[in-house]
Amino acid sequence: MASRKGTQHATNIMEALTEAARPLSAYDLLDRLRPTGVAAPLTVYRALDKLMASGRVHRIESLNAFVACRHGEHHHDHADTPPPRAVGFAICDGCGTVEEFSDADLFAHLNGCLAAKGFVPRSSAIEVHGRCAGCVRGGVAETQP
Amino acid sequence: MASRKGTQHATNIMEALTEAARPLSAYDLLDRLRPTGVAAPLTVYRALDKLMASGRVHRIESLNAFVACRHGEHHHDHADTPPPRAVGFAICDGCGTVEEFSDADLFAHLNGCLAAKGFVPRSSAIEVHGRCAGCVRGGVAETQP
DNA sequence: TCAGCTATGATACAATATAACCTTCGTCAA
DNA sequence: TTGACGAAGGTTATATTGTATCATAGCTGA
Ligand SMILES: [Zn+2]
Ligand SMILES: [Zn+2]
Ligand SMILES: [Zn+2]
Ligand SMILES: [Zn+2]
Repeated sequence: MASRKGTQHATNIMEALTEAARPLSAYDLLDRLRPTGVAAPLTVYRALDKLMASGRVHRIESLNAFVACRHGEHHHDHADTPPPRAVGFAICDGCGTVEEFSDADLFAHLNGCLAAKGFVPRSSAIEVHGRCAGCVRGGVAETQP
Repeated sequence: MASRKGTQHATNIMEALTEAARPLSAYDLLDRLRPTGVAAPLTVYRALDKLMASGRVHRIESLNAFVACRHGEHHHDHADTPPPRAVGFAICDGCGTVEEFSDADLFAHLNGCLAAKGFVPRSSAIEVHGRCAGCVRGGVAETQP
């Protein structure tokens, strides 16, 4: 069956991302999916596109990498109603972990700033690099970009 | 003098970015600097690194491209005091223009969200894609990624 | 059945970014 | 003066990330 493979790829990608618990690049994912028969980058990118459209995966622009959504609130099973992605990421440059957060006030404020210019937002990326609480306490130096 | 070339490259890059009035990729810049003798990507990236360190250029992560700062407030001539880069970008997917904005309340709020987790921020990227006022009025379709 | 549509796969390629190495030039002390 | 030293810049090659293109397979509806 044609569409069965696609959903299987998506499932495998979700598993890899969830297990990694940190951002993985498309090529990291390709390497992990190779044993399941995936050979081409495009296969990974196509599956990621669908997962992002349904809100189960987020792209971290500043890392060119992808994380599984930890949130669950903005998931949609119907692809015709894309999620707003009103969400931000705190990226630790010490240990590489990414924490997803969502703050209604923050996004209301952001939308206010944009509305004042007449700008109509469609998707936003809020990515803060720094050090997580654990790395600050432990004095871990920056090992990630 | 050794450093004269470097500053000349930086000056040329600033001119190209300012004139373009929209984001340019490193390779766009390389093409424009070729007549001045620049032949390698690394030259462009090194000059961009310095310009970003002094706050005169910002990188748009979601486009892998660079814009001249339109702001001026966070410039530093002394490279030992890097700017905070508390700044966001409204990126029009219709006409490709990027508008830089900075809102103290917004960043205070963001810092509050992060402080609640014990996260210590270092640099932030706020990039909103959508349509600028002009494109909304004109009904311009999305031609940019 | 059969033309049209979509999903997938395979190959090649484009675009973005960095590594490794070397030359040059300024600096400064012997 | 001069030679060691280090920072800056150039050259080449390569790594990483992302697409274009075309062929095929399988569904769908007339
Ligand atoms: Zn999420
Ligand atoms: Zn950490
Ligand atoms: Zn600026
Ligand atoms: Zn516009």
